[in-house]
Amino acid sequence: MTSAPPPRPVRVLLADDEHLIRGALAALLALEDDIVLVAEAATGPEALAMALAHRPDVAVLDLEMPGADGVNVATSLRTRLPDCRTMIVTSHGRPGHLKRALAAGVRAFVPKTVSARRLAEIIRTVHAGNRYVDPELAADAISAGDSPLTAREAEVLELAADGAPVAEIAARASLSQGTVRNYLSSAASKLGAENRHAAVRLARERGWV
Amino acid sequence: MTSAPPPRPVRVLLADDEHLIRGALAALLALEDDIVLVAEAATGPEALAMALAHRPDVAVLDLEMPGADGVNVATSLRTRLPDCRTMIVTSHGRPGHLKRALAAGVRAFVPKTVSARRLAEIIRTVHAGNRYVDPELAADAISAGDSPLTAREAEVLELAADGAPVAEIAARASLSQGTVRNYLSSAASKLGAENRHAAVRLARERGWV
DNA sequence: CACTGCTCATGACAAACGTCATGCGTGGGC
DNA sequence: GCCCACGCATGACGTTTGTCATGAGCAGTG
Repeated sequence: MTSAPPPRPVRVLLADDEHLIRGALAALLALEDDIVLVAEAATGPEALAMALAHRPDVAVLDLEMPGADGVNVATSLRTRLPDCRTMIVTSHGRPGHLKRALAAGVRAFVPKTVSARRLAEIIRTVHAGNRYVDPELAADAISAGDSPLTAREAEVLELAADGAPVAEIAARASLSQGTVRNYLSSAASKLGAENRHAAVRLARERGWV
Repeated sequence: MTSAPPPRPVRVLLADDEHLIRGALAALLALEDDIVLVAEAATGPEALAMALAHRPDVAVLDLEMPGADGVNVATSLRTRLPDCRTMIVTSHGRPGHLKRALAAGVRAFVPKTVSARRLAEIIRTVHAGNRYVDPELAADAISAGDSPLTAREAEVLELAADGAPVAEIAARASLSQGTVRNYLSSAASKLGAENRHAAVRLARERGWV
């Protein structure tokens, strides 16, 4: 760190929908002389477009953004810009999100509770080709385990998320009402929930929907 | 603004549970030479304690914090430290929260989508004794209107939030099951929801619970 | 090939839920 | 003092649910 400065700085894209935070982060990262911010974005699609235009080394993506969330952007970048390393920062560290992110080829998953200095270090780590996962989130993810839900159970549960009656869920999923009730029932019992609404809540907490 | 600099800088307390954002904001505010950060906090109770210890002119409080949310802290400060002006910053601008905040004597309500420069201006505005409310949030709050729910309807709805069955809600509220169902029914019809679960969702969106 | 697990469906039954009518008490407004 | 809005309750009704048994088609695995 105190030895010879790197010949070429890390080119970074920063995507976050909150100007206040994005601006503040940009200012802090600008203090690091081996990191240069080449683009900023406030939405998922914008992040993708900016990345394609500016070809950063590392894309720092907020998890929750309008348009497309960080993991979706990372997935697109993986094919459209394979040399670009992606990392996710987030306020809400749900275990399931971590899994989803890693599956999408994300190299780092960081909660917003870290310091800016630490974030800069992680950017360097990622740029060097390594991975980083917040230890606490990793522990949560391991203890939460995999989703016990089958694909259809998860799908039906998601459609039930806004409190819609079974008839509507059935129509939207093109299933019979009886089938929908069966899936909801098995999903709820797998999650140890009293009813589908509590099941939705639990699945959400664990990032399984 | 471009005239003589103020003789004494604004003493500011900054409370946010995300280190990354708090640190970044602190750095940005430090650039403003008429603003000095006298304390930082990561939780509601900590914010209160720090405020009492350092007596800032303005307390900048995040709405969502562990322990006690920004509005609760503001309420406490109003009585414990009346000279301290409070302002709320938040990611999620629900109309109801704005109402609640203003009722608690908060002088400004700002979404995190503003720029740091703007935030600094608002801090000065608040310090000067004026108020500031984000125009867009204000419009939302006005169009959303007041909660049509009675106290008990809101209370029962809140207990129903986690998907608990009527029997459990009745037990927790010390009401009969029939009464609970009546309240839930009237609340749902007032909100135009199909059932209590959708009603909970709607009420949450509008900040009425 | 047999076996297992997922998908999708049907029918039936009990429990939970939404709705309505009705009633009583209490406190504020005119 | 009367009336109305609200809080609280009960009982009854039909509908929506959760649950279970059962079965058929279809993938993947040993």
